[in-house]
Amino acid sequence: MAQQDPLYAMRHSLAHILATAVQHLWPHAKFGVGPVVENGFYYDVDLGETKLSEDDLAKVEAEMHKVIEANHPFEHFEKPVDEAIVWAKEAQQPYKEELLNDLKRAGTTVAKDLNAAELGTIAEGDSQVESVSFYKDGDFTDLCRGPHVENTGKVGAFKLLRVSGAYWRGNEKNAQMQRIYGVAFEADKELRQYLNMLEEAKKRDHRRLGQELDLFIFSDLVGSGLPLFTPRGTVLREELAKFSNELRERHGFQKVWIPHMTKKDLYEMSGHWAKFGDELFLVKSQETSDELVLKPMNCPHHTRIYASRPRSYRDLPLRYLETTTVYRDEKTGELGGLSRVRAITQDDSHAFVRHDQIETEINNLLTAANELYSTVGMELRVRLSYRDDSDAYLGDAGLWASAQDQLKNAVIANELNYFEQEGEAAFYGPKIDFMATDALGREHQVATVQLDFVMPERFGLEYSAEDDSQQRPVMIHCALLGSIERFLSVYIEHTAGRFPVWLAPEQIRLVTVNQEEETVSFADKVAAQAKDLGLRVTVDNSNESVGKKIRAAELMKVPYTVVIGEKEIRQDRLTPRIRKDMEVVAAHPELNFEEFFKTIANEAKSRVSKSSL
RNA sequence: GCCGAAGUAGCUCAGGGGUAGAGCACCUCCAUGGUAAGGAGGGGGUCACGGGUUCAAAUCCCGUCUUCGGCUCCA
Repeated sequence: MAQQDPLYAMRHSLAHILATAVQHLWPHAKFGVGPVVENGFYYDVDLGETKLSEDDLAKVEAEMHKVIEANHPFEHFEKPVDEAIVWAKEAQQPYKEELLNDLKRAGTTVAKDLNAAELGTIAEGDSQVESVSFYKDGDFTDLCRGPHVENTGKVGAFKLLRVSGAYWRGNEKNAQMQRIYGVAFEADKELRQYLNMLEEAKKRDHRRLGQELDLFIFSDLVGSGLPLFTPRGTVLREELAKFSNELRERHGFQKVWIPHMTKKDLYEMSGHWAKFGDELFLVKSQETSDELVLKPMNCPHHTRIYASRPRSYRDLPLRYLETTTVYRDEKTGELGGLSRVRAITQDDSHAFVRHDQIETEINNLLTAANELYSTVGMELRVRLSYRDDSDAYLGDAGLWASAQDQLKNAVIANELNYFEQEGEAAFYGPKIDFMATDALGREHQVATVQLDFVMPERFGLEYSAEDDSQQRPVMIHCALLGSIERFLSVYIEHTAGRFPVWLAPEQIRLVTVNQEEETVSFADKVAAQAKDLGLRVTVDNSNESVGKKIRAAELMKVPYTVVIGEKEIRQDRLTPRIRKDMEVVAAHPELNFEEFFKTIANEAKSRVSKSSL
């Protein structure tokens, strides 16, 4: 949000008022930073032994309201940096003192390297920082860039939402402070709308829908971050993977298969061991002295298939495709639902290409990604993820620059909406990362295309060129869904579990009006017809009222429900009940079962999201 | 891994030092039904796990596991 925005000043002022309230309640509080964030603000505080819980938020809010009612003016003034340091010492604010000292030492060059949170206290300017900015409301003075509103009464509607831990300056080696989060809007109405939106988001939470729609489970006995997929959830996984594969098979990708464990030597050679060694699962043989690891990625295995025989320039591109699970020992606190798991299924592919083939190959993959995301109805934009000048990257700097250029050219040629970011590359090469926007406007990282000159080098991959010289291929890594688990977490929330026909675990439910033999056998007979067309159909002939069975189908978000009773049996005519969210493009007044099933089968085959009934 | 919160029936949750509750789901029976809940009855829980305090622990304390909100990290 721009600093000129009136909401910005308001939220910034609220952060200040929050600090004021904390100071009133805990006079020895030490303050970190208190920036404006999306929809609100937070302040990091160090209260020594005192640990805040969510119950304390009401108390803090009440104190904030006192400050607001007092309607103090915000007095703005500046001090030279040295004087500000003296102020921080006297006020016993060590965190502010540290920031000021850093600022004095290196000016804004360093200030810009600090994350956005720190910038909240620093005046923008040229490299020489002369003075810093302060605001005072009544009895509390804070180092702060501002801007603020005129007085504490003019801050609109806010609510403190949560309190959590946060490391000082985002570094886990530093002290952990307590972060108090609030949201703020100009008026009550907007605040209420926002809180309602949060409620909506909660209803769409993929963990909740995963339970309600019977898609996946976790078991304490299996372990954290290790989801188990039910029959319904497995349909989703397989249909998605099938689509992702088809999109690449049409560009010459071939499926391969690799085992899920390997000697660690493979990763010592690839460089992954040095970088991610402590996140690998170790597997010890009880028969031999073998010490294996579960694969955390697939590229090194795939290079072994490439290297298994001499390759000619005529063989390239060589394209391997595999939807397979990798295992990463994520820190426990980072796991959550399907968004972050320890068994991660990637729709992974690796193309081994000559330099002159890079552009075409990347174009094909960008086309595939576009088709996939337009089919699932999500807006895409891409991030060009470049290296920065840290030593976290392998390989020749010249190769990096050329790779980064080629990615950018391909993205521009495909007219993709893009932005560039340094420091987001993989250690072996730059990436095109796809960000998809979901129905609630949230952006998620999904697909990725990565150019890699390093892995072929490390594994000594070669091919014989026309002039019989040995040349090095380039590897292009690609995952269109990213990880199936992560994609599902995003997609379930995007659709609120209302899957299009091609993905719906249960496409048609036949509900019998009664349990008479004639009704049930008719339902079974037409269900068999539907199954012959490859449709996923179930029959609900349970001993319940029709209303109740309709309700059950509705709750499971089944796209088509058909009630079967005397009318249907006698006339071979039906009136399907179409899930409410589905847009109907053609009205069929009278349908028989065969027409109905064929229409649905076509819908599924063409992966359309509308109902063609 | 760190800070904070939590774990009671398949699910959603109430209770809380003195032998465990509701709704839904499940099972049985009655009702044979027409597009979002028909009726009656019944089964089901070592109150996450382990240890401690106590005459007595689901309840209090400690540890472990798991989950949630964040931080950090993300090939």
